[in-house]
Formats: sequence, structure tokens, C-alpha cells
Amino acid sequence: MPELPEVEIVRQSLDKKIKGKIIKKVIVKNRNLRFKVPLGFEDFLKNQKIIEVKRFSKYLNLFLSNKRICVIHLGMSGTIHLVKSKKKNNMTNTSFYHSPFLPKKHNHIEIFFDDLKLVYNDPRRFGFVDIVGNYKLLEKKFKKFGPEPFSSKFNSNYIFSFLKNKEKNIKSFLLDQNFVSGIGNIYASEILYLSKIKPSKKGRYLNKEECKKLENDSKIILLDAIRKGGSSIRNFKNIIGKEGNFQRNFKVYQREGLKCKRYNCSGIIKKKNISNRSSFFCNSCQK
DNA sequence: AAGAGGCCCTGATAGC
DNA sequence: TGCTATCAGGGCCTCT
Repeated sequence: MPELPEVEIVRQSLDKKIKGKIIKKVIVKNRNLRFKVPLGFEDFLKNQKIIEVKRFSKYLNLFLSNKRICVIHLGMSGTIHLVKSKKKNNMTNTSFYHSPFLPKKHNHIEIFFDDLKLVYNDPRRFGFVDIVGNYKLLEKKFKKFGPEPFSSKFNSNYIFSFLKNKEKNIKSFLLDQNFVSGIGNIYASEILYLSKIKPSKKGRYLNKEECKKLENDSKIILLDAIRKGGSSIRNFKNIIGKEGNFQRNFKVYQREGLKCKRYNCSGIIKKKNISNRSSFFCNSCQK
């Protein structure tokens, strides 16, 4: 579920529900995520208060009272669940309510608070967690990333100068976290549709006007997705209680063979593999 | 340097 | 109560 809007939704819920709470216990049931869960991960977290839950790109950043930051990336299939405790000050596993939403398998990490526990679930294990020593190091880590779409740095001049001379297609650039941070496979297609740009168009063929469209439309799509609670595809995607609604607003994603939704367009939505990821676009209005 | 492709992993679904 | 192939919201690595 994890592109920028979905991670932001998780961040908002987490910030609301665990900020100010103290971590009592951490259990790592499976250290083999995308990267090995670092040695001592549990000890870095234990007895720390959650100061704030932030986000950069698709990364969740839990700011701890010991100045360290717990970084979480959900990969392709990672989800976070909060389970309430029956009674306070009881940390044993059996003291927690059974949650019908909590998956039976792939609950790799459990973080216990007094009255609830946070569960990191990830069937494919493409996600990972890390501990960053301090805020300076976190800044350094994200410095090599491209700007977020909401940043003033992501403007048409930046886009135009980045793409000129580039042979690679624009769809791949939207997924390239060195160019722009936080956009994934769904929203890349949706943004290009709104901008009326063909996903296979080479970077160097985008004119100033199209770059301006990308600047604006990226913000429009992502903000709208956040406002609607993100996208929940494939049945259950309970983002801490809530389900997203943006999937109802998809104009092209998973709409192969259907009519273009633009009122004056008679095009058909096509699906094409670009750089090993599926891309959806209208064969008529995207140039 | 830029771009293409492989790979990490499990589960849902389509087709036989 | 089949099997097998394909595909899935990400991103790192290697090779050319």
C-alpha cells in the first residue's frame, strides 16, 4: 500500500495514537526483512518515549526521546497495526485483545506500549526498519533523495533541467527517487494522465509547459489522495482502522480496456510494461 | 554517467 | 482438497 499518500495516512494515525507513549518492550520475530533488522534494535527502542512521528518520502520516522530515529519503510506489502490492550501495565502477549484485522502470519515486529502494541506485518518482506543515530544523520540520509513533490524545489525549472538530454522515459523518472521522492507506480500513471503526457515519452522531449503541468499535477493528485485517505487496493488494507477511498478516483490505474474518463475523449485505457512496471494511459489524450 | 535488467519474497488470481 | 504461470503499491545492485 505504500506510496507517499498511504505512508502519510499511516503517519497521521501513528502520530495521533502513539505520540507521548513509552515503549515498554520490543519483540522481533523475524529479522530477515529487506535488510536485516539491526542488532540491538530492541534495546535502542526500549524505554524511549515517542516524541513525534514524521515522514519523508515513503519513510516513516519515529523520533525517540534518546534523540535516535526509528526509520520504517513498508516496501510493497508492509502494514502497521495497532492492537489495544485489555488492561494497562500488562505487557504479556496474551493480555492483548484479539484483533480481527491483525493477520495471522508475517507479524515480524511487535512494539509494546502500556495500553497497546504496534505490529509490523509484511508478507513479502520488501520493507525494512533501521535506527538512525541523530537528526543530522537522518538529514544526511535523505539529502541524496530528490525533492518531495510538495517542496518548492520541485518546480518546472528543476524538472525541465533534470530531464533535458535524458533518453529515459518520463514514467521511470517519476518512479526514480533521485528525481522526485514519494511517487510510486499508481500515482505515476495518474499524474501523467492528468498532465496528458504519454508515459513512454522521453525526458528530453518534455517542454516547459509539460514540466509545469507535472509540477502542479503531482501536487494535485497526491494531496487529493491524502485527503481521501490513500488508496486501498485488493480488498483489505486497513490503515489503522480506516480504509482509503482514492482507488475510486483512479482514472487509468487498473482500467485497461475501459473508456477514457475525459468527457471529450473517446480514447481507451491501455496497459504497457515500462521498465518492468505496468503503466496505464489513454491512447488518445496523452501525447 | 545513464539506462536496462535482475533480484529479493509471498500470496492472489487466472487459466488449464 | 489440482497445478502452474503471472502479476503485485519498491528499490537496490550489477552490467554495459
